[in-house]
Order: sequence, then C-alpha cells, then structure tokens
Amino acid sequence: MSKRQTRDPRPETRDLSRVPSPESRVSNDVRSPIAEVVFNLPIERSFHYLIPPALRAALEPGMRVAAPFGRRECVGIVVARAARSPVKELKAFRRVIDPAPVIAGERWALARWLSSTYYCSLGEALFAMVPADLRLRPLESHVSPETPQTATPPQLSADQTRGLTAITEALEGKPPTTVLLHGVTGSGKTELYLRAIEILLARGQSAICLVPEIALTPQTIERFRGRFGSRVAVWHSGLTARQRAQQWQAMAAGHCPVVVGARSAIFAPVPRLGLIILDEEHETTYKQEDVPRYHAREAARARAQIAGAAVFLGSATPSMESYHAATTGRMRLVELPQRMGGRRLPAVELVDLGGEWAGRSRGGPLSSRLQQLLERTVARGEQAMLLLNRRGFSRTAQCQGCGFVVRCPRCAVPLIYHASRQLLVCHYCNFQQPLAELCPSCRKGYLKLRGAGTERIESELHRLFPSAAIGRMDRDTTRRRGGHQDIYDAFRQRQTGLLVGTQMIAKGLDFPQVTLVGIVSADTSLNLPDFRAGERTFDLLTQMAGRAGRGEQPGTVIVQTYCPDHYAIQAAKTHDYAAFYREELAMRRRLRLPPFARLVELTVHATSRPRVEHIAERLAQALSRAAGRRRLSVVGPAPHRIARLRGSYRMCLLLKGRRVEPMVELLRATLQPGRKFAGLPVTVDVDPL
DNA sequence: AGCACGCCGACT
DNA sequence: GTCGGCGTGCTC
Repeated sequence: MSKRQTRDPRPETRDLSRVPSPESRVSNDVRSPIAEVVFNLPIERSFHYLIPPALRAALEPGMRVAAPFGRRECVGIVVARAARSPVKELKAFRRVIDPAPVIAGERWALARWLSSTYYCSLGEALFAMVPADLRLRPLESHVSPETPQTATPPQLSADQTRGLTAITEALEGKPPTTVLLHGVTGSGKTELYLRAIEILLARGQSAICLVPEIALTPQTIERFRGRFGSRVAVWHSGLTARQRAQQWQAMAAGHCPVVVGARSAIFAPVPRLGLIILDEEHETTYKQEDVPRYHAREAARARAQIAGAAVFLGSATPSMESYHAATTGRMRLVELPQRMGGRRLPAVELVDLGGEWAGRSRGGPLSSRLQQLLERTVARGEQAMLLLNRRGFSRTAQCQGCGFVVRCPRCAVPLIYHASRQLLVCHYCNFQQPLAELCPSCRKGYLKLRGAGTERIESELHRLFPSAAIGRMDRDTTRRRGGHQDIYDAFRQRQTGLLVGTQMIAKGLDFPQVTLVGIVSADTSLNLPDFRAGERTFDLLTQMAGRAGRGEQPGTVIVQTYCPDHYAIQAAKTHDYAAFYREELAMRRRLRLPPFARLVELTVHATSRPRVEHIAERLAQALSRAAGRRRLSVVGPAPHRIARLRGSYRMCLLLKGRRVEPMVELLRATLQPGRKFAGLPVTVDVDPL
C-alpha cells in the first residue's frame, strides 16, 4: 500500500495515457468520496479522509481542510481524490477552509522540488507556499486595472542598452535564460528590471521581483507603482492578514502581473509567469532559516524552469555561485561598471590598526586619521556614517587578574554589556545578568569591559563632538515599530549629522550629504568562523563605500583593520570585484567549497553532551559507509559554532557532494521518520549560510 | 510535530 | 505505594 508518492493532481497536466491506475483518473464526483491529505508535519505519508457528502462536488486538490488527526484537529492540504482506500476505518474531515485551491498550476511541481531538495515532507513544502493566516473570501468585483501613470522612462546608457539586448534574448527563451547583472551601486540596475517587466507585460505575462526585506521601502514600491500602477502587488511580512488575502486573490486572478516582494514572494500564485528577478541576489536574507530551509535564488531557478520563465539576478557583489555560473556559460553576464551620471566611486583609505596603536598602551576605537576626517566633516556641515558590526556598549566583561570572560550559562558565548540597561546580555538567548565588580571565577580580580560596540562608538562621538547631533541605528534602537524610519528620517533631514550603526545602515537609502564613511573594524566580519567571511566582508565594505559621495561632493571611506593585506580588503579598496573573485575562487577550489561543491549541514541536538557526541559520531559513520559509493564526503562531527543553545548541546556534521539530490536521498534512507537518528532530532540545512 | 503509552527513580 | 522523567510509536 504505497501512499507515499503523491501524484500530480493537476487534471490539465496529467498525462492520462501514462497513468493507467483507475484511482488517479477519478474526479470531483460522488464516486471519489475520499481525499488524500498531507499535513504541515515532518511526516512523508499522506492520510485518507472521507469527504462529507455535501462537500464532494466542490472539493478540489489544493484546498485546505480541517481534519481530525489523532487527538487534535489539524489543517491539511488535499493532494488528490480517490475512489477507495486500504485504510479500514476512515474518518471524515470536518470542513473545507478555502473556496478555491491555494495551490495550483506549476506550484505543485515547485512543492515537490522543495521537498526533494531541502529534505522536508510534501506537506511542509506546500504549507511554506501559503501564508498561515490566509483567508480567501468571495471576490468583490474588481476595478479594472487603471493605466499606469506613465512616468517617462529615462534614457538608457550604452551599458544598459547592451544589457537590455541580453535580457531580451533570455526573455525570448534563447539559452541561457538566466542573466546575471553585475552593476556597481548606482549603475541603474533597477531601470533594467523595469524595462524587462515592460517587455513581459506587453506579452501578457507576469513577473516576480524579489528584493531583500530591508529594501521594501515606500521608495522602492513607489518606483514600481509609478511605472506599472495598480498592476503591482506588494508582498512582505508587514502586511495585515486582510491585505495579504486581498493581494493573494488579486495575484491569483491575474489582476497584478507584477509582484514585488521579499523571499516568500517566490511562491506568489501568479499565472503565466515569464520572469523572476532577484535584486541583490547575494543577500543572505534570501535563505529561509526554518523548515523548509530553501534559498530563494534556487527556488527561483526551479520555478523558472518549471514555468519556462527567465531569471534575472542583480548585484554589485555577486555570490560566488552566480558569478561562477556566469563565467562558465550557465548564465549570461551583463556588466554595468559605471555609475549613472558619471559619478566617481569614493576613495577608500585603509588604516592599519596594528601600526596605529603600536608602542602605545591603548587607543580608543577611532584612529587619529578617522577622528581628523570626522572633525573636518563636522566643521563643513557634511554628514558621516560609522559602521561597526556589533551592537552593545562593550564586547565582553573580562577579569583583569585571571582573564576569565563572563559567558552565558546556557549558550556558552560571551555576554555583551549594554550600557542603556546596565546589563550583560546573551545575544543568542537573551539571558541577562548585572555586571559584577569582582571576577566570579578567581574572586580577586576586577572585571573590565573590553572591545567596542555601537553604543561605545556613540559615546565616543559624544565625547569628541559634544555639540554634534548623533544617531544610532542597530537592533536595540529599531526594535520598536517605526524606530527604523525615525532614525532614517532624522538623518535624511539632517537633524543628526553623524550616524553610527551595525550593518543595517549599509543597505538602502541614498543620503546625498554623506561624504565620509568609517568602518570601525573590518575584522569583525572577516574573523567570523565561516568560509563566506571574505565574501561578507567584501560585500559589506562595498555597500558601505556605496553610501559615500552619492551627491555632488566626492566621498571618502576609511577602513580600520588589523589585516590591511587581506585580499577582500585590498579588493574593496580598489573596487575590484574581479580581483576578489579570483582569490576567493582559488580558495574555494582548494578547499572544495561552493561553487565547487554543495554542502548539507546536519545538527544533532540533545540535553546530554556525551549522548549527542556519541550519536553524532554514529551518524557520521553510518553516512560515511554509504558516502564512498555516491562520491560524497562526510566532515565532522564537530561542536556547533554555538555548541550549547538554551541548555541543549549540539554537534554538527557536513556533507559535501557535487549534487544535492543524492545527499538528500541518502539522508532519507539513513534518518528515521520525523528526521531523527537514534531517537535524537537532526536538523538538515541544505546550502547552509 | 503533538500526544499517548510505558517502564524505572525520589517523594507524600 | 504514587508522580513524573523522557524513550517509542502512531496519527487516516
């Protein structure tokens, strides 16, 4: 009795000549009284339910139902109808939730791709594609789409015109149908997106444009609305349930052939999809961090292939994966090396902190060169931004006697001091404790705060420039609703002249009066225990450099670092992506890392350390035995970067292979139902970040 | 994932 | 003698 494989329930695409089994042919009539249902649970199987007679005529695959499941009631999705079932005593489901299917067309195949690529059940994949709070309502008569306010499209540069040719060929289906648009900040990528969408709309097709969540500002949306009017649907986490339902139905009905949204908009129910755009394709926010842990770039490729659509990736600092694909012919490459309006890229100056502080007892967090330029900026009434990728006042509390560092008792990471709350805080689990005076370990030495965070920089600026207005933007100051916007507005309207912040100030809006950008420590991201640290640092420095000199005045960028010779920093200094790419690619090839291999990260969790270590070791052995035959390798186990989180111990394993599918197949064969091994839960992350 | 059942340690 | 720990197994 195999109910494991779920057939394609789309009647219009099912090839009846190749599907001889009778139950696959049954339709919505009274002779198919059974519905096959999957749940949002890590269970690979589907379950059969009797359809209440009154609902038999209307029930279609792709609708959600509320069904009794064990002791509780669960929402499931109907994947097929059947005439009979091997199950003896069927229950009937209670009610149908949707008046129309929430999954239809190519999105069935996309769900199966998600399930087989990211090791989740079909139910988990399907539910990821539908907002949990979606409540479809009978459609109100739709106002016919108003014609756009036809903003006159600007003249294209020579580079843009060449780019548009490549895009047009891809849209015509001439392979490769994926285009990578490599353009520096301010080079006019968005205009090319808009032109591509225009071409598509003229053909009666739809487009999805993904942007990082932070870029979903009113300005971005206005730019699309200005061009395409009410044909634009906006899709992001900030919508109310009612807005979401309204947008969903407009998209599904074909009233909004342009969708602009964050990651999950890749699942938008638009018909006749012809193009998927990923702006800032290298952004890490495109990776979903819970099940199914998909990457929107990969999902875009899969959906485009199923739908016969083109893909358009844009970035100033493309991911190694995409640039490699472009240089090996699997993508078209379009380069936009010039800024619009001929504006120059800012001068980047490195400050070697090793030299700066050599022979001196201690320096503050700001080098004399950076202080000097800040003084000049303030004196001229211009604006400056300072980036430090670490929040809080001071990094850690350390004993001056024995060197003991105060750590979280549950997560074992150093606690970070927050001056505003006068507390030590764990940045993983939010554990808090007051700062003791004496070392809790040796009980003799005094605790001293070491290192610097954004709060420390802010207070240092107050000390240096007592009369200057200073803003700070990090997770602490933007937590409350609208906090983000308020700080932006104050800086934009020049109520504040100096802005210090974490990486959230690196992306987003233009501030024409910013002439100085300071990176307080480029090493913070460079020294992360992560093979993508170089890529992240190059991206961060490039983005921050892009913040300087966007107006009439030329900009200066100061990068403080202990490793001025590192290739990521050298390449950022000369705005040389190609140089960075060459060095980074050589490293990736040497270590057999992406783009030369795909990775799958496994994490075993348990409350007992010896147990998790033992089971992780056994899992590694089980996988290694099968790995040799399949040309893939097993790395580890090793303690997780955060070896302990909320009182639970974690060990990591890494699978490396050429393709993901064999690795996921191996895992399905090795792990128990519910994604467990020897009873312990195992999380599986394909293409981890 | 829940939620049951089931079999061994410290409590009224 | 029970309350409760989390290992195992099932959910149409």
